[in-house]
Amino acid sequence: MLELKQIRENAPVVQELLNRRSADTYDIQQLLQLDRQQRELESTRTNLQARSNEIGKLIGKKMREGGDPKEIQPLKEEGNEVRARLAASEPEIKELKKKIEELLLALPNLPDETTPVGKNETENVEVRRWGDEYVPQNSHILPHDEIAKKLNLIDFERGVKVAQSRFVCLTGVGAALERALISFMLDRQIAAGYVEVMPPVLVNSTALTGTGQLPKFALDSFKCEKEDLWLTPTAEVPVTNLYREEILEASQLPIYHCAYTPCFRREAGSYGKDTKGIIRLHQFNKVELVKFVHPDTSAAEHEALVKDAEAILQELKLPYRVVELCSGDLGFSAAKCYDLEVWLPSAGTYREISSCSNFKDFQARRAKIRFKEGKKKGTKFVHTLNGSGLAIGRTMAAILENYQEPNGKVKVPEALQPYLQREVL
RNA sequence: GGAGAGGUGGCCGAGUGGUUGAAGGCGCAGCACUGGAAAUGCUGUUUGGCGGCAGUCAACGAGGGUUCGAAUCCCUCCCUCUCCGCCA
Repeated sequence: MLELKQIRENAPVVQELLNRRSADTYDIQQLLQLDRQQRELESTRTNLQARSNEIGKLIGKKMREGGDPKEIQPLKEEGNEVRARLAASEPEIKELKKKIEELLLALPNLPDETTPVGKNETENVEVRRWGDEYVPQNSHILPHDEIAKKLNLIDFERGVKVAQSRFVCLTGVGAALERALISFMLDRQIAAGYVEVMPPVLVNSTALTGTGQLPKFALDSFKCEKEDLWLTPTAEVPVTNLYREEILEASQLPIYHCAYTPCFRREAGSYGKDTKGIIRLHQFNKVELVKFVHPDTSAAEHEALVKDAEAILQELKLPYRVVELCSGDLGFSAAKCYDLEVWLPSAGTYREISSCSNFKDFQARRAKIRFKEGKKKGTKFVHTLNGSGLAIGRTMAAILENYQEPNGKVKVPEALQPYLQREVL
């Protein structure tokens, strides 16, 4: 959420930054108009309230002193009158506040000044590449889904049978590989200083609003019919919301968490895309990194977070590149974002395997995650960041292709061998 | 699912209509005392909106009602805890 004050005082700048997003158009004029109305009514209301309080105190005092009822009666009458005016103004103020809140929640974050300006993903900027030397020279690499079938790692048909399309069932070594990847990634990030958490994977709508999935993206998540609970689309939601409505002590920062969770997404609007394989499923596993940091350090923390995610790919010796998203491709809540894209030989392209975002105070403001600096009065919003470290299924896909031998076998990355207790799948 | 209890400041806990944003205690911070500390004493210690930074308004789970006035009375909802049942 953006700060209303900032919008009010820097309207042209805010509008210009919003325009850089280009996916949608956002007009802040209506918001500013409602804000003006609301503030005017509010100041009148405050004055009336003050008078009402005054009358109340006066009556109380007179009554305690055993005052004359005749003296009190006119005060009561004025009180009634003030009260009536107050009651009359309230619905409009409430309505305005509600509308303002709605508009505010629907506005995306402002792109960071350093985020490259661009219309869409074609204008994203490649920052660096790693691991060219690990790109397989084998020209007959089967797509990950085909090799997975051949090696009995994934049962696609039965996954669909028990759920629906875009669900799979991992089997045998396939399941073990998934589990090994989860453990490997968690262990690596725990060693780097992230504290593991295993949060609920059903989350309420307040939590989803806190991180920015609601209200705009309700159709992207699965919702329970009877409760106010949703299947979490990413561990970002439960983990970031762990500290919702809390005031932390500055000395507690930074807080680093890593979490393994299954993730559930409806993949609305992506019909026909990636229908084969395990690149785009309704349910997938992911290890997530989440940071809560002091605003002064968030840019540096962001770079460090990307490095932590990259380390997984490097240790697995998977070729990848780092892409900085341009303003037009930025997610709703992000101010700045790097995607890690892993090399998929069968497609001859890089595919997103991690997305590392700095949300600055956008989520913190929605979720009311604040901190206090010692004796200093007042609170500030923390900065939140997160990134996949990494998406497990896509990592498996990358391994199945990049580690494929001409004889059709798939080697196990060295870093994973201790976890899987084998060298070949 | 059945029965009961309860939601007040960082925590415990008082408060059942009138200077109560909230007693008291704990904790925490500052000062005093001390060679230093403990103990003790004093002072301070929620958050948000508006602001000419003097103030002022709001908030005692949430929403509504009664009243000149509600943490306190009434209604609705939510949540937590305990016991029983069921269950990984």
